[in-house]
Amino acid sequence: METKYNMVKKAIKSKIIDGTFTPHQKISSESELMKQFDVSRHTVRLAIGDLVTTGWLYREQGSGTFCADRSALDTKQNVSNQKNIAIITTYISDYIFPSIIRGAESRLSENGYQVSIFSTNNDHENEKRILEKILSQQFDGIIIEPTKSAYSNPNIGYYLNLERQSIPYIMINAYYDELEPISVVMDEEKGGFMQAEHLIKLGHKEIIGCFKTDDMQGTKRMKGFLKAHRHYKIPLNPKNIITYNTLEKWSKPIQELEKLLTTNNPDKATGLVCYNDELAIKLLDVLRLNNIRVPEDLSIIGYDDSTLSEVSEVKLTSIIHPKSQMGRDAANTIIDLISAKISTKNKDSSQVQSIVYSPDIVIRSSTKDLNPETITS
Amino acid sequence: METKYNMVKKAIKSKIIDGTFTPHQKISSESELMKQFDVSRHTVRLAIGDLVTTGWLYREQGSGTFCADRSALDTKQNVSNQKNIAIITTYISDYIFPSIIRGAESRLSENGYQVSIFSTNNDHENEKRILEKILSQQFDGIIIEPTKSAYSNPNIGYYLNLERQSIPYIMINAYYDELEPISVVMDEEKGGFMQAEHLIKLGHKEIIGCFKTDDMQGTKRMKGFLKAHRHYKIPLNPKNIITYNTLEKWSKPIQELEKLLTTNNPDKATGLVCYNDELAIKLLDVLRLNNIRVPEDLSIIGYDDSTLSEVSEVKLTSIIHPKSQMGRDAANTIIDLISAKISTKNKDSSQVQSIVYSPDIVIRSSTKDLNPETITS
DNA sequence: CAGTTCATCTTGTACGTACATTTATTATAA
DNA sequence: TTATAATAAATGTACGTACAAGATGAACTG
Repeated sequence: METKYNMVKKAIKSKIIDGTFTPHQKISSESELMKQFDVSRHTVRLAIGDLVTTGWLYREQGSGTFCADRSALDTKQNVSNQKNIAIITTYISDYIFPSIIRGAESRLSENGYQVSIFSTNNDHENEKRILEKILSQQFDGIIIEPTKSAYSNPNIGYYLNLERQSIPYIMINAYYDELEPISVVMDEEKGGFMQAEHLIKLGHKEIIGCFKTDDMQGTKRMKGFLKAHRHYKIPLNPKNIITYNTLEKWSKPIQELEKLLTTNNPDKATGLVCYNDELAIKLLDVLRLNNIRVPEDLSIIGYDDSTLSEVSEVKLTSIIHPKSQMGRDAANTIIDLISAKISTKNKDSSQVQSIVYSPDIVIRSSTKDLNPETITS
Repeated sequence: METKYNMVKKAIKSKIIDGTFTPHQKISSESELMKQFDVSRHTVRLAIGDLVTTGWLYREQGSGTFCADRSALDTKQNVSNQKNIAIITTYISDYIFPSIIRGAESRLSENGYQVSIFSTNNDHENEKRILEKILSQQFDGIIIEPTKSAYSNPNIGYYLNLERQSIPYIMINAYYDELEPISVVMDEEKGGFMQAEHLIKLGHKEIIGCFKTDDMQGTKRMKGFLKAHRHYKIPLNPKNIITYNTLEKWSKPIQELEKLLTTNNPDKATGLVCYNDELAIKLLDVLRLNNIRVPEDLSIIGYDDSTLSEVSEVKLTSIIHPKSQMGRDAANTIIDLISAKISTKNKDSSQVQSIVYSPDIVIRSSTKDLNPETITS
């Protein structure tokens, strides 16, 4: 124990124990210590290195070496030194969710996080079960895609508990309005507006809108749909709005659309705005069976710009959804939140902000220009 | 992470994890490591020092540096009573993989397991990185979808180390032949046979086969394709076989098919067997652009019975893939293996066996009967 | 006054040297 | 053959240098 670096070590350690150095206080720099103890920098670094690995000090490049807060260390949890993130999603396999998950997973694993995935199957009971499980373990952060975001959430208590335990979480695709969480979402209302606007500008007057209304996306897209009609002063026939929920997604929209299109009324619709591409593709089938040509007889516009929009014989005009970019941004945001939490001196984590994507439209061949003066390509 | 001492650290750690260094075995001396990595002793000591403090190595002055025995350390860790399963897949978001993952996730979470997901993006380097991560933690079992299963695997050492540490693992969709692991797979050869057989029985004589050959599925499906031709004594034109790998999947098959179909040869193909639905849908596009009608001019058959097979205007005849059932069965199998391991008295875990699904065909409207005597529906 | 640049201080990485201490092997002597 | 001593080899301590990279505050600029 009579080595030089051990003497330095013991000297610093005593000053911590007797309270000369208080937690988060900066200790002398390496060059100062060199002079104080008349040793080389190598020896100082050896001593400090040992004290860092045993949890007495921590170093910050550029700033200095600081006394650690050993009371916080007593939580003793993070033995494994393993960084964990949970992703809670409604569905794992359906539609665009895999792309979102993939984007998040790639970015998180790049940053050394391990990703655990849970799916609620859009059921609040499952969501509750998952949140209980997550709260009983130690996760560093959580990315949540809300379940039935249009309805009020019965599991608010669990989310508040996350905040109490200061576990960072963010919401993607939608959010529970009551919580006002940090979120990564699209401007869905504008997206819905753009869907309708596109058809209106092409000269369509009678437009059917078909929206899922048990999540936030659907209700906001519908809101945008209505707004566009008001904005362009197009009267909107209430009959032209079809709403459905998750359970009805393979039945009600199809039936309602067939009803609308087979009755012989004078002002038959020429446009169809769909909640998403999945629905649009399904309705394309219905139209084909009813000998309605797209886009000659009916223009149809989807949402999400999913892979589905390019597999059919009629390529869908659609609203672009960031998908994997959204996943990556969600990952970045949660990583920022976690590091903001760790750097305790900077309590101001309000730097981390929500992201809202402005939608964009991709025009393919499913929408037809009705304006006589315009030259269609 | 690209610092020299980190590279040395990772290299040594890899050799511990993949079993090159066994517990209490002496590793290379510092001077040897200096030569091996062409770095200074200081750097070597930095790397080794880190590995010592994190418990991977221990040093004995005068004798050398030795691999630590982590098994003693592992036992005390499992206090958390948390059951963990890792799923390693090639892709998270593409095609049928989400369905498989979902099936496995639902069954595993029902049984109280937490699921961590890793994706290799079909790259052996990533697979290595993931296996290292998994081996340095404690997982109760692993479900693996092999990366480039048609090629020999450079990470065999890691899999053998899994066995040495008696961590149960199974493979789905394909398997590394060298390992002869417990697996949950389709009878891909029979599937390929049935694809060709279906067209042959419909009277097709000239059939193009298009197969991906960097995974086991593709090579076996092609084998079945050839077998069917031999069995039904249909001569097979070598020109009619198109092979490609993952990187070429959006280019080569399209070009080769166009070449085959645009040249005016007397025995033009009337049938097209596709590696999977994803390819079939893509090729449907190519055919449409070349004014080739399906199934009137060309019958086409896919594989996997994915959602894609029903979205296009021509509904695809396809081979049924169990997808989420495969995921569920994989989950059940790994659960069985874990409980068989726990019940130590019954060392005979040979009760748990591989599952092979016999393929089935679903006939839709993309294949046409050429037999004059048969009445087509 | 706000924003930017730059010098300076801090820790991080990497190279070199020298000698000390401990252990294992080999050679030597009883 | 056995005990001892010399030797070699391994890690441990300690010195030095140089430059990289991050953080900070002062000087500068628009």
